[in-house]
Amino acid sequence: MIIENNINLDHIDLAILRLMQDNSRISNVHLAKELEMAPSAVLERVKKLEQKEVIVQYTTRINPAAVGLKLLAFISMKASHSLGCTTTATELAKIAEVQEVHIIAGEDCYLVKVRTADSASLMELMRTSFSKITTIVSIRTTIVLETVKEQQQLVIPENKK
Amino acid sequence: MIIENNINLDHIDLAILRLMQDNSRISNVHLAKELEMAPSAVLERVKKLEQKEVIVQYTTRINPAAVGLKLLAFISMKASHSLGCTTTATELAKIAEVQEVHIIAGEDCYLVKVRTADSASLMELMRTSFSKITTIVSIRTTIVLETVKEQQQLVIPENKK
DNA sequence: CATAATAAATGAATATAATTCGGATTATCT
DNA sequence: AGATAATCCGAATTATATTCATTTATTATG
Repeated sequence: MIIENNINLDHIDLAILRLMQDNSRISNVHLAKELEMAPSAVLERVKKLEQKEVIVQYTTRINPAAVGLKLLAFISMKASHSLGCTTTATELAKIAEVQEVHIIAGEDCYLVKVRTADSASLMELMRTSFSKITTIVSIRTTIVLETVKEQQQLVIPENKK
Repeated sequence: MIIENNINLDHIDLAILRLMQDNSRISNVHLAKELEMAPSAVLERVKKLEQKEVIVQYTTRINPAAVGLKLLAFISMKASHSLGCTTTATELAKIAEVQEVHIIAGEDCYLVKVRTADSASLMELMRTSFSKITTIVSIRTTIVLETVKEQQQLVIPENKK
């Protein structure tokens, strides 16, 4: 079951999410101090947020250049039987170098974010992986020259209640 | 100093990064078991990866819908004095709802990823924030209808050595 | 090639933190 | 109001992080 809104999340849950979004390795006792609560109570809330899949993953952001990933590209694609059939998107999603696959409004069908070592490896990826997806009709590749900002931090709103 | 490549990272560092990328809350002892090393040695390596800024951040991925963020958009922008002056990008980067700002090759200048509650709040953001950036000449907004995949997991390569 | 210098790993001791759970408290529903 | 469920607390236990002196391995250099 997918959570559709923040109706179940009170201001304490949102505070936990804000703190953990900024630092997922924050200790439970530190969390508890920030929230002025007992560690056990905070832990229980965190577990519930995990169960409810409000928390999707604890992850480490790594400097891509540090592991040799110097190329970032956005690829717009058109696919045959574009709507209704989600197989194209599903196939794209299977590719590890593909970080994002979005179905978009407008003339193109998909917007895909890809990260590789360099342009040669992007070409390689296109030859080996994209070309196998036969429903792809056309693609337009946009190379990123420089990334000024890149983060997934959500602006977590205050709860009404 | 910015790390440019993985020349300093051996296969153990890369293994640490792979494990921590998948789960940043993995315990140090568990890491050590996986790597068949002493916890103290692993800890030292992790601290170094942090110092070297190979590890940028430990973060929690949150289901955006769970906190009421139901709209994702990509905005292509043209700016005056496009190259050379980075102020437009810097101003865009300051906006919390802006998750990504990329300088791209091609006719447009910037590609911006924005996440808001809904289309009304995107409009609001445009009126209040984007409109203040006077160097923006034109924008083209692409609304995401559905996100099939969204993750920043890097494909961490093997080291040559 | 030897050896000094540097870096990394180990293991044990200590300090912190996570986790559990019975009982108290608070919120919710009718 | 009274019952039910949810949340919270605090102490005990278990597990983990952290430190550091020593050993081992790697690297640089005469």
